[in-house]
Amino acid sequence: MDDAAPRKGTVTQRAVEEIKAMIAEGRLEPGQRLPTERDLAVQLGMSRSSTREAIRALTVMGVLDARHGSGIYVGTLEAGDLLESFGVVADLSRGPRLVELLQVRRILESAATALAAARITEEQLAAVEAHLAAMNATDDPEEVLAHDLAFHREIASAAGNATMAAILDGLSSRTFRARVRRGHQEPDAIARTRREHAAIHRALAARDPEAARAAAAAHVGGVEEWLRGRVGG
Amino acid sequence: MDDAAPRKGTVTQRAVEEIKAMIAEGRLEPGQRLPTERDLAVQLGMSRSSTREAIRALTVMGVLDARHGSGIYVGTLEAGDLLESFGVVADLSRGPRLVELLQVRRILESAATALAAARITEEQLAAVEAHLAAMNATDDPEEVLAHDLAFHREIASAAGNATMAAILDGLSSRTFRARVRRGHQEPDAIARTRREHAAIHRALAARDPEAARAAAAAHVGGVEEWLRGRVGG
DNA sequence: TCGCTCGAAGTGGTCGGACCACCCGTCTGG
DNA sequence: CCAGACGGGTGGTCCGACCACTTCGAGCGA
Repeated sequence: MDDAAPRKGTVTQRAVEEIKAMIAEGRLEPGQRLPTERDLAVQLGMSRSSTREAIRALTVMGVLDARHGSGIYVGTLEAGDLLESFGVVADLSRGPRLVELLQVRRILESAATALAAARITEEQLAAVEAHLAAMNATDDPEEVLAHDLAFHREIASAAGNATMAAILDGLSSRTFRARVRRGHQEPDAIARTRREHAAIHRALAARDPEAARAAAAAHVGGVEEWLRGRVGG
Repeated sequence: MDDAAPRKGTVTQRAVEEIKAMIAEGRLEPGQRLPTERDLAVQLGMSRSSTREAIRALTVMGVLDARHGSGIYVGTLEAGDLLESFGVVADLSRGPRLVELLQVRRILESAATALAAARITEEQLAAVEAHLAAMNATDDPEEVLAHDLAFHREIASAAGNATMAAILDGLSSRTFRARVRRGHQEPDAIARTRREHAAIHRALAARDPEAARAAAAAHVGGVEEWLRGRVGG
C-alpha cells in the first residue's frame, strides 16, 4: 500500500503536507521538476483543482516555482525565496507590532553589522561606500531610500549569513520603509540618516565590530524610538 | 472608476495583492468577515477558482481564516499567526542553512533572554522554574524536549516582544528540534542542556541581563557549533 | 411559554472538464 | 545549414455541479 492515511483535514492541506514531505525527505531536490499538475493529482488521488491550490500555496511560500508552459519546479530553497512572505508581515503590521518588528530589526541589524565589520572584504566595503556616496549625492527621496536599502543590504550580505540577510530584507521591505518614511521625511531626518550611515561605514572600514554594532543599533533605534512615540508605545 | 488597473501578471496574483491592500488600508479589520467566495469573485472580476486560490494562499500565510460552512474572516494579524510559515523554512532547511538559522536564533535568543532578565515578573519566573524542574524530573526524551521548548518560549514571552517570540518559536519548531536532536541525544547532551538551562535561570532570577545574554548565547551556540561540525561548515 | 430538534439556506470544499496562453523541441522550407 | 512555422505539452483560467459543514430559525413537543 502506498496510499497514505487519508485522515487529515482538508484534501488540499493533505496535498501540501505530502509535497512538503517529499522535499523534506529529499525525494525532491531543489531545481528538480515535479510531475505535471494532472499527473500529480492522480498520484495524490484528488482532483486537479485541489492539487493546484496546494501548489499555489507552496508557490506563494516560495517552496515551489511554477513556470507557465514549462512545468513546476522545486525552488532553490534558499532563505531569500522562502522568507519572502516575511515581507508580508511587515506590510500588514501596524501600531505596536510595527515597533516590535523594528526592535527585532535593530537586534539583527546590529549583530549583522558587527559580523560584517569583522569579515567584510575590500570589494564589499567599496560597494557600501558607493551606496553611501550615491545617497549623499541626491535629494530625491525615492533614490535616497533605494540607496539606503542597498546600503543595509550590502552590509547584511557581508555578514556572511544569507538567512539573516533575507530576514533583514523582509523587515526592510519597500512598503514598510515607505510607510515609516511618510511624515518622517523632514530634512533633518535625511541629514541624520546620512550621518549615521557614515558612522556605520567608518566602523566597518576600521574593522571595529563593537563600534559597528553600536552605530547600527543607534541608527535603527532612532527610528524605533520615533515610531514608538507616534503609535503611543 | 473603482476597478484597479489589470496590468499585473497572473489573475490570482492580482487577487492576492488586492485583498492584501484591502487589509493594509484598513478597509478590512481583523476578525471581520469577507464577502463570500462567489461575491468576491464578482467584485474582483474573475472566476471563483482564481479567487479561491488567492484566498488559499493568504490562508496559508495566516492572513485569512477560512471556516468551512461559515465564511472567510480576516485573521488576528498577530505575529504568531503570520509567522507560522516561518516554521516551514526551518523544516525545509538543510546543511549550511540550518547553521545560519541557528545563528539567527542565537542572536535573537540571547537578546530576548537579556530583555527577559530585565523585566520578568515573579509569575513568569515561576513558570520558567516549573519547566526547568519538569525537565530535570524526567528522562523521556519526548518530554524533555517539550519542556525545553516551553522553557524558551516562556522566556521569549517574558521579553515583552510578541513578534520576536513568534519568530523564535518558528526557529525552534518541533520538526527542527527533532531533527537536530537525532544523533545528538547522547546522555551528556541532556545533562549539558540541563546545566545550561539552570545557568540561564540563575541569570534571570538575578535580574542580570548580561549574564542572561551570555548564558543563552552559550546554550544555543553549543548546538550551533556541534551542528557546524556535522555539516562541514 | 420554554426548550429542543430538525431541516433549509448559505457557505466553503471538491470535483471534472473545457478552453486559453505560453514554452519548447521539432520539423519544414528556404 | 539555419530561421521560422508548427504542434504537443504545460500551467492558468473559467465554468457548473455537487458535497460537507455551519448556522439559524421555524416548528414541534413538553
